Amino acid sequence: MRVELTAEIKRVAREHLASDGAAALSLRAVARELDMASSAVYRYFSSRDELLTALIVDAYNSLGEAVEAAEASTRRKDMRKRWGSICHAIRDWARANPHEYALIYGSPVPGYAAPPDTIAAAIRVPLAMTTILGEIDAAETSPPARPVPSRLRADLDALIATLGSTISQDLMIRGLMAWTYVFGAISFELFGHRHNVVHDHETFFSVEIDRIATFVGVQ
Amino acid sequence: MRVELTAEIKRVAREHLASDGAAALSLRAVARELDMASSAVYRYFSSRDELLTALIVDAYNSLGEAVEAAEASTRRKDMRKRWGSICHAIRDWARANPHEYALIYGSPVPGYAAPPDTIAAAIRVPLAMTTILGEIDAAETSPPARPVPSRLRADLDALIATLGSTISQDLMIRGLMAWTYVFGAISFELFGHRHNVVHDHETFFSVEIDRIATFVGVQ
DNA sequence: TGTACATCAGTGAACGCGCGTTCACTGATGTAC
DNA sequence: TGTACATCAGTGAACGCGCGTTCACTGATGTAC
Repeated sequence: MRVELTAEIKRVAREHLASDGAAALSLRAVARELDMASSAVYRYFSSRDELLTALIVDAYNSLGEAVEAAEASTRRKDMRKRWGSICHAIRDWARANPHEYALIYGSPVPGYAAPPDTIAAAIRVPLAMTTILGEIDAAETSPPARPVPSRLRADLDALIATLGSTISQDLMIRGLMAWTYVFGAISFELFGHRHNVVHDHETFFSVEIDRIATFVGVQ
Repeated sequence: MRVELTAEIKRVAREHLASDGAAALSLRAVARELDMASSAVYRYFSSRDELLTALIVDAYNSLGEAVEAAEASTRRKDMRKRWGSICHAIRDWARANPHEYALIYGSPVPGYAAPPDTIAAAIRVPLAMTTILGEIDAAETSPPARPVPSRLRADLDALIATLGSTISQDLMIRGLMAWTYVFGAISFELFGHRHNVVHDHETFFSVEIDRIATFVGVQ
């Protein structure tokens, strides 16, 4: 029942997140909604930051699961479809959970520092993307590599190793850029920078990720 | 002196923004620092939101000025340099004013809705970028156009008109994507998503915008 | 089967804090005659 | 030149609110003998 109430607290906290944003998330409000004393919450989370961290880890995992599920249910051979399914899964999740998206990809919550526990959860999307890059690299369908500054080589090698991949440094750069692009586009849409500029966000997103797929070298 | 004190309030508010973030910006704290009663601030801004709006407009204008100045002092004929100067100016400004950047390009402040006054200021960076696109389009150095879904055509035409340009719809898409990319990359850097992934952010950014320049068709 | 005890989830009051906004006011300055 | 008045920037107290966290406590439950 301890597990159950912990989940219940997180559920209500997520609701508050969704209506007021992370900065306004308050232990007292959550406790009030659960009809318990605010002090009782401290039996489950020793501080507001600990609750916030739990929500962040949950958000990364929820996004990661959505992406992995979408990618897994797409035909293996169709690289472009697999790439698209990942990108659309990210966007769909973000639109369904805008405040959780803002929590992990928006401006950092002031005074809050994410502990390293979040890394394993945060890496799931990049991992899914890298898997596809590995396959296109093996198929040697990539566009010609462009020079990589020597000052970046060590970081790129470390990153490739962390992701358990064997892709080239050049492709790793393109992968990082694709990752950057997808979240940049979703942030622009969700944070209002395309308001009154683009109306059919769905179609525009499809065009974007299609062009980025070509840019990366996904056939 | 009214103008002076208004500027003084904004200056102190900006400092508070820089240390605590937008959500924590408080009229009382600003008044305290200026050694005046909190109620006195209401002679200058009729609410906290009005102060926030002033800061947002100032931030957009400050960024816009920085970008325009950088672009203007680059050799006219060197398109790639001009493109680079715009992108680097954005990043330099963002790194120098991280909380102002987060204010305008981070997650929206909960409960705050930006009034339309901000549009003229917000459009300065896109305008600078579009000018360059117009010149490469006129020079016909663009890569071959790719099909544009008909559902996007009206929006693209409206946008091209708003920006006072005559570029093709295809190039407008690439321009929107470049704009998206640059802010996506800077947000990732500033919001910590490249922490421990890339260390030499400057070099990585140069590589990114160089590849995006090619993607857009800047020679 | 019955008693003594330990555990621990949850309580409720309190501490000390900060916030946005309102309102009747003071008192210096400038203006009109 | 001097008086009466209007203006209005700034005051300070108050309202009503919410917050995170602590702490001594209650009282139900489960366990050991």
